[in-house]
Amino acid sequence: MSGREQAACCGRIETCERCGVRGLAVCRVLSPEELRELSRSMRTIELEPGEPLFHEGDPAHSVFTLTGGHLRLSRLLADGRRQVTGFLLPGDFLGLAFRDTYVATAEALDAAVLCTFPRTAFEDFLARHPRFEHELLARARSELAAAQEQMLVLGRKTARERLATFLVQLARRHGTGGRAVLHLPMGRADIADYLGLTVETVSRTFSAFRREGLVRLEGRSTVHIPSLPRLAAEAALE
Amino acid sequence: MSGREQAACCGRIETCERCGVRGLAVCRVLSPEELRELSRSMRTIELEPGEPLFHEGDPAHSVFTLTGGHLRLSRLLADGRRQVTGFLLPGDFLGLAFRDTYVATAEALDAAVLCTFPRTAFEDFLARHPRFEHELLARARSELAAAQEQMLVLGRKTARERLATFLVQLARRHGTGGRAVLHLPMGRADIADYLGLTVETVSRTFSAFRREGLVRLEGRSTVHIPSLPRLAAEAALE
DNA sequence: CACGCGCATTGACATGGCTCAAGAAATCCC
DNA sequence: GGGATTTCTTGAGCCATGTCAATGCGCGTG
Repeated sequence: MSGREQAACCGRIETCERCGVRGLAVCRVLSPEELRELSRSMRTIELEPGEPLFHEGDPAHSVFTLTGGHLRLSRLLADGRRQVTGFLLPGDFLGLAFRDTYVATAEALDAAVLCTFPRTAFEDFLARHPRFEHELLARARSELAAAQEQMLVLGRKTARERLATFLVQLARRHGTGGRAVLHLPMGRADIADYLGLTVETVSRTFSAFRREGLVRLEGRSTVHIPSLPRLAAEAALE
Repeated sequence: MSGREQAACCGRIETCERCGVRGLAVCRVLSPEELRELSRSMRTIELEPGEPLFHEGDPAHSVFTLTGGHLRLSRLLADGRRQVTGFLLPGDFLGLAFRDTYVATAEALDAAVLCTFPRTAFEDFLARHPRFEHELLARARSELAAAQEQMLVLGRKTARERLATFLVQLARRHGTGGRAVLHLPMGRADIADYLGLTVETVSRTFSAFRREGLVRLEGRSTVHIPSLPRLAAEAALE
């Protein structure tokens, strides 16, 4: 594991209580005392853009909560083909989908900040706080449902439908209304590897959406969606 | 919900204790007393081949353990495109990947037998038995890892690699050694919809494998695999 | 045991998305 | 702020897999 580690010395508890993702992250179900107990084993990590947090196959010694920035999860085949299995936003928990070793590689898309917990301490805490385990199970359920959704995207949707689905999902995750302005922290290659397409197809499809007025592109990574319903109609959302 | 329900009257507890999947299913972590408590709200259902257990979008009132036969989970797009998100074998638990409504349709592939629990009673039991919740979380983790694996298959593998991966996975799930004889409870269309292919491509790929001696087909649904490692080499398993 | 139906296989052709290649536009960095 | 670098876009041609259509075969049924 890499990244600039920081012992969360004196300011530890204040860090959690003032935490920007306090209402989003798994720890939202904890009381102040429980939070204090859990945070005793917590450290903070900062990653630079592109920096890996861990690699597929590494022994899974830690679990994480992303408090700032964005992460990319991916799996690699021997010949270099890559599948991005997910993007993490602030508040997301990282530590459900692995066994003894990490099953995917996690890398920072931009400057990212994480809380990290030794797995042993975390599981120990889990065993003593069933309500916390319940919260994790709820997240796992939600991720499973999302994973099935993604299977539908990858198995049965066209390139247009895949990109439209992706943009609509992102917009919804950001909690925006009928119109939306999205910032994409990931590049075209990441989107392609997430959607099972090539960079060229993603780019062409973006251009097609632009020509049709479904999106307006500003720079590389800002997407205006004038009508979310109209884009959703392209997404074949059942 | 359909299916022939049977109140598990007098023989209820013996049913669980003698259960063929006792060592496989989630209830393996329960003590005899806990088992008795849980089984109080249990009913048994039998399904005929092709019969649905529930449909995508139905309110999720129950959770299940499959004790005999096989199930297919699938999601449908408005125009009829279908993605099979999984096949269930005896011992599998059904009730992790949904929220208030079922996110997939579950149908019997052959004559299937299930234990069914009202969701409220089940969650109530869960709240009082953290060890049981822990077991469910472990299953959820495992399913999440499997779902990511399937994303890699659907997003990045060729038709040959997909079919080879599927057969190797099935063989491993059956716990067979270097050679294997598989019975496929699902048809070619189910396999196609699971792998994001068409029936024709699945059939052609089976035939190619047969010509190359990777498999021997006996009838429609029996597959001999003379060398699992050789088939695994075709599967691009990282 | 033969019939007929549904599922599987095979063939011929079409096409969506991939590959390879060039040029344009951001972004980085000094 | 300008040149280098990386990323993105666009174009042309191709190929793996899809589509459409015909035939074959296993299995349940009478």
